[in-house]
Amino acid sequence: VQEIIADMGYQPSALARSLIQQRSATLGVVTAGLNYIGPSRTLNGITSQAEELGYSLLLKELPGFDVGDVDPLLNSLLSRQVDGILWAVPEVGDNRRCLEERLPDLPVPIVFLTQRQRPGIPVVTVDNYAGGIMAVQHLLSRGYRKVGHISGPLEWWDAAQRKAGWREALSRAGQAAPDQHCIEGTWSTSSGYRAMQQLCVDFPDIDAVFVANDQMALGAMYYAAQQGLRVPQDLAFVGFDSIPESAYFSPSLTTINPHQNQMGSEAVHQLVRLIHNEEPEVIVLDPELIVRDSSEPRETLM
Amino acid sequence: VQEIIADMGYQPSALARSLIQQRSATLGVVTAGLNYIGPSRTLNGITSQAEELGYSLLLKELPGFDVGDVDPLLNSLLSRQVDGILWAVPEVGDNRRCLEERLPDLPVPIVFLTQRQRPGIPVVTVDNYAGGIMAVQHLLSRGYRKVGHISGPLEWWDAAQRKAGWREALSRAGQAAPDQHCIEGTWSTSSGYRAMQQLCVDFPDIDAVFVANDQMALGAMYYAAQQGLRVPQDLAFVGFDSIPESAYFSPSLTTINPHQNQMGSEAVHQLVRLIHNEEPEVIVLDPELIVRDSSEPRETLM
DNA sequence: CTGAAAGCGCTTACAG
DNA sequence: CTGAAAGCGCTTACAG
Repeated sequence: VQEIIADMGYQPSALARSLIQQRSATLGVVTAGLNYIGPSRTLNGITSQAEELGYSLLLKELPGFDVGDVDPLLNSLLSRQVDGILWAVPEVGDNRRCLEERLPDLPVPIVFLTQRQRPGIPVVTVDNYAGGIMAVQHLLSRGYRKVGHISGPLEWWDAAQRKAGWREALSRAGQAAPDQHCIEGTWSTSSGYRAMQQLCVDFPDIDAVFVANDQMALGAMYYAAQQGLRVPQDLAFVGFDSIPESAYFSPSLTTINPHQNQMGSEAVHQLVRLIHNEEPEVIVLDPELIVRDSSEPRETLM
Repeated sequence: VQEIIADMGYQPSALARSLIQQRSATLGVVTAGLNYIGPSRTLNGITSQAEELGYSLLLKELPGFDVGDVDPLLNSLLSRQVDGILWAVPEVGDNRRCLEERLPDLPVPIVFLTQRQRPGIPVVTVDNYAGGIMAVQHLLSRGYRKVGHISGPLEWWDAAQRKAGWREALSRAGQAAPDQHCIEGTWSTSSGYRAMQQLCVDFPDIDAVFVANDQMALGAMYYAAQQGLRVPQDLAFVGFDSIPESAYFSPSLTTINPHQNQMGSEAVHQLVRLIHNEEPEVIVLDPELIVRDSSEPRETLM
């Protein structure tokens, strides 16, 4: 009898099983901005880790970063009996506020990625603030003294943190970090180009720039090249994200690797722990400095 | 009574409903290589379009491109009552073979993305072959005469098609396209660098290169710059993919936009049509040439 | 140890 | 038009 069943290609309905068992071996993933490198890499880490642990993924992408009414979204996931939720939406403005009231009576665990730490809420995050400090301290240690900043959109928590890191590192070195030494970009290469143009006006004796992502750094270096500035002799650069291309920029770009991929997989682990009623751990990943030609020591260049 | 129900935050179980209705408003998506730009963009198009049409997505990422045994994968999707399946796995080697036998008795429609057209199988694809021809004809029309090629891994159908386009365009112009004028890369920037190095040895009087993606083009141009070759005076370039950064390469890169995003959304449309028992359409998207500085007309440079 | 019954939370067709 | 019953395909607890 069993053989015949197998031969017929019979497969049990996971749906009926989930209905009975009140669990589905499925995780809900809420994401936004998959066209950006960060969220896309994070999703990458999530998918491979979930696959490995035997969980299916129900994927929801928000149309933008304003979450609006989360109820339909959450209900759609919950009504499909997900065992837990990964909130992989960049924190922009106060787009997490709307979740706050649903949080207490959520029937399944939820893990937040890339977000502000808050008491009692499981978060897996990368330390953008430390990354900013790291980038600027590197430039200072290489002998640069006038370090400007091109930030991401400051509504983004990540961008604000990287900028705060820039300011903190300068302050520790006894330097001021006035607002006109920081220009806000949009993450795009073209915005980096425009920001660099502005920065040259607002901060004429600038000798180094910490740029909040590699793509803007590319645009900024493009502008520098157009102006006949030599990198790093006249202007040094440190980026952020460590996209593979940055090793082949002209010159190759010093950058910070935030390990977003790993953040995704850690978040899946964390969520599965919570599903099994284990204690949450606070997971803060350390970014890593990758030194290349765009920030060569100043002395050797003289 | 209704009010109380609403106040209690009651939500119907989509699971039970699916079980009854034999449909779930959920599409299964099988993908692989999300760290590559193409598959990632395609997924992007899929998510936004699915959201728009009111479908949820069940996402599966293969660990590699060798599909292996598809049965567990398909069963996992089918047992969750997906209404249809999107096969967004790049065609590498004969990794679609294993699907062939399951195809006839699949209880739900399936749409293939980025794949070889085959009779009777609904496919949404971008014309890589036409893109290759377009790239090389552009270089020829700009006065370049010795056009080499850096291909992607030739196991990939897309890479093989782009190379075939290169060969065809040369042949139409009455030129030979010997194999030593084409070096195979891996899609990565570093492989583009190495391929360019090799190409300079194997094809010393080369004056232009069609590179199968923008990232390898970046590596190739990096090598050219290191060798003191001027782009495009000594060596012109055309890339493929149109990543946003390519507008800011030094010099800005002429490239082909394959509209992978749109491919994803078209595929969702197609699948939904099939679910509603409408006739499949053959959808082949035309790539678009984007002209920039790396392929300026040769005459104006002399 | 095996087998029939009850129930997960819905929808649909049918009786009153 | 309203309301109780049957059933989607499973699993689990219980009787034999």
